[in-house]
Amino acid sequence: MAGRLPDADELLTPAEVAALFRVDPKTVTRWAKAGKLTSIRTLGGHRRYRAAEVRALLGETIPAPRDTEA
Amino acid sequence: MAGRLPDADELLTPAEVAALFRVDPKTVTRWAKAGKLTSIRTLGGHRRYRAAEVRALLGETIPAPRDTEA
DNA sequence: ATTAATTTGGGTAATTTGGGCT
DNA sequence: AATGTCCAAATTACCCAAATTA
Repeated sequence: MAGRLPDADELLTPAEVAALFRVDPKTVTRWAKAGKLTSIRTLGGHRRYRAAEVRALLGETIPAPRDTEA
Repeated sequence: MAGRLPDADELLTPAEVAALFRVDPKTVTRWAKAGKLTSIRTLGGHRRYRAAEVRALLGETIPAPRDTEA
């Protein structure tokens, strides 16, 4: 069977978020520093991200205007 | 570490899509703007494309030899 | 072949991203 | 595996010319 679905408030590691966006983990860290992505800190100082937030952002596709209009 | 995430679907970079279609990355961007191709944005504004969609389009890309001229 | 419309690529500047190293 | 910093590559958006299509 396939992998489990992430629960609403499940946390994702930087590598997981990076894989979903197809970017480098380093880039995800930049987003967190820039305040574009909410990050929770582990006691060791590493970041974790909210699965729900990430999925919401990934869902933001640019809808396609399908028209041959002038 | 947490369980594996269900890889929603693989994403491709503009350069990768461009290489597959043998066009300039800029042209792929244009397709996205025109709504011909679904695009997902990184938080920095860069585009990512769904591999499945690209593959489907490439599969359809078998243009008939339109050689109606004498 | 000529025209007209659309698509694609070249060039630039500003931002984002990735690679190497710590 | 993740962080932080430096620097090169990629991507973005813009406008305009060349190529392609009808």
